[in-house]
Amino acid sequence: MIARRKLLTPEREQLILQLLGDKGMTIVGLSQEIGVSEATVRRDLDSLDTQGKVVRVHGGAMRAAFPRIEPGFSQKVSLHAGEKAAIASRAAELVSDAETIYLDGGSTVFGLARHLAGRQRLTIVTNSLTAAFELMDSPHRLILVGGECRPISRALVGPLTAPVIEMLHIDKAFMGTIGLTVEEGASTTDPNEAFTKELVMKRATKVIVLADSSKIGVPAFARNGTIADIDILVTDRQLSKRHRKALEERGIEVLIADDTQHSTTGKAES
Amino acid sequence: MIARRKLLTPEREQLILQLLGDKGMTIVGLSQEIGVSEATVRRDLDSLDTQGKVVRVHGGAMRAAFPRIEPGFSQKVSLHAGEKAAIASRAAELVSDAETIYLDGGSTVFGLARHLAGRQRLTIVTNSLTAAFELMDSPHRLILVGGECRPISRALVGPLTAPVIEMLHIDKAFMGTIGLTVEEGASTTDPNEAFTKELVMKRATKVIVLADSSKIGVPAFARNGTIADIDILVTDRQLSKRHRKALEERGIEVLIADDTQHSTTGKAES
DNA sequence: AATATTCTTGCAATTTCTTGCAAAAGATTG
DNA sequence: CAATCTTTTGCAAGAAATTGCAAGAATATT
Repeated sequence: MIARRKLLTPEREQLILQLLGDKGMTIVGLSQEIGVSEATVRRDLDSLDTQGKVVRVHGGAMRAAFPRIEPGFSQKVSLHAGEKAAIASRAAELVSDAETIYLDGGSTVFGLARHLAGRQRLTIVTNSLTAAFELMDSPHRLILVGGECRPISRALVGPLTAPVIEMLHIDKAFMGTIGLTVEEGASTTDPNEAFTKELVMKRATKVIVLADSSKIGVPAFARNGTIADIDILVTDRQLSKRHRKALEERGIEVLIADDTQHSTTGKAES
Repeated sequence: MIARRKLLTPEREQLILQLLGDKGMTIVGLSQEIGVSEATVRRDLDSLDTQGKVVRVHGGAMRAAFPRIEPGFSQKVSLHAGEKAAIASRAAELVSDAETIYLDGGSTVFGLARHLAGRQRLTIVTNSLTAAFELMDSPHRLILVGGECRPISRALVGPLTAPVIEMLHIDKAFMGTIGLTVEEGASTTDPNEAFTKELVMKRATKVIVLADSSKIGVPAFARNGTIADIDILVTDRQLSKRHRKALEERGIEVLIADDTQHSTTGKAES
């Protein structure tokens, strides 16, 4: 048994999440660890299940699927900090004054927001809450697409994003991705997120995908658009020649970010 | 027991905050530590809850359920802790489980976000980036209206907000305002902001306006809706009888927030 | 198909909450 | 200084919520 003092209901639920970690546990196990009856554990798990924080299975529970597959936002920022900063910096060079650009959710694209201070009179459309907070006090015009907030990526996704996106003209869309293959195009973990991504990619004049080389050749669960929707890929120098050749044969312009000047730059924070 | 001499109410509340730390404690535990009856601890916790400093749960209390990431916002809010917190707290009582509510921009309404921890399965629609930031990691379903960000209020306003709002059904809309008169209804400074406010007020089943008494009787530049659009007004006890009577004659239910904890303190913070 | 878990449901025991009230402490007034 | 009023605190009874238990139903395992 772990807890010595009596726990309040929210504390117990928090403890359950900690005990679960990224694996699963049985009702009996949780009951013994926490020191309450199995009935109470069941009630707590049901509550956590309706909150979407765990998945209830016969005999126990496990952490919800998405958080496992997709690392949390703050983790992701620091994962390949060097490459990402370099990619964001290189992508920023593609932005001209007075353009309308779209910033997708995702940590790589987020880095781009930091590099827009030098530009003027931009109209920035985004579905990323994190980017919105960064740009909130900038001199640029900031427009958010509406929609449901997906907590893990802190992005607005789903059908509700459609009306705003369809009402706007976007010059350049900067997209993040979980996976990118020549056969399937870009893909991500969440279907709702894929829906919004695809919508933007269909409507933007130029689609620019930002992805470090670890994403290339790896498919994820939900496809968004096809490889033909992508105009430019900005990635790092680790990209294999084979992948580069295949992408360029499909008409994609591949830009390699030079990370030498960014490799030791201060760590990124959310 | 910690305290040897008798403590004044504010001292006791301070001690409770110290004892809580970042964990939770039971009423019984606090009662024994401080050396006062459980009834007194309950009263103190209720007071701290309306101030937004702790979250009350069955059996005890714990520090704010939603992890506050940036101290900047919360400080700004706690600056106006007096009437606004009491109004927000009173308004929170109007929210039931599983409802769809709308949170307008503005600091008074923002305080409401803090008090939604006890509710379950809410769908929260908002145009406030600040509120979105606060609610991002909450268990509730969060939906943002799209649109252009108005930097001063950090709210999404203008015509682009229309499609999302028109697509949703809202049970209760909690609106802030700059001015409110019986003749002109609610009004604000920015026409774009007024546009979005009016849209929400026309569509919500119940419109609840949160405004401290200094706003009542004062008109602002841009009207949004009429007095007939408002169902409930939540304000503080400073509201003059004359205004109250006039409002109630128009069919508005007037709720007075009870901010008892400020009656003894000499200086009032704005 | 038989057996063993686990789940659901209803209920009882316990704890906690609310409310009203009275005593104690503090402030105010004549 | 005494008398009165206000505020705070503690107590208690009924209401409400939480927790644990147990029996029958549902599901998994052998």
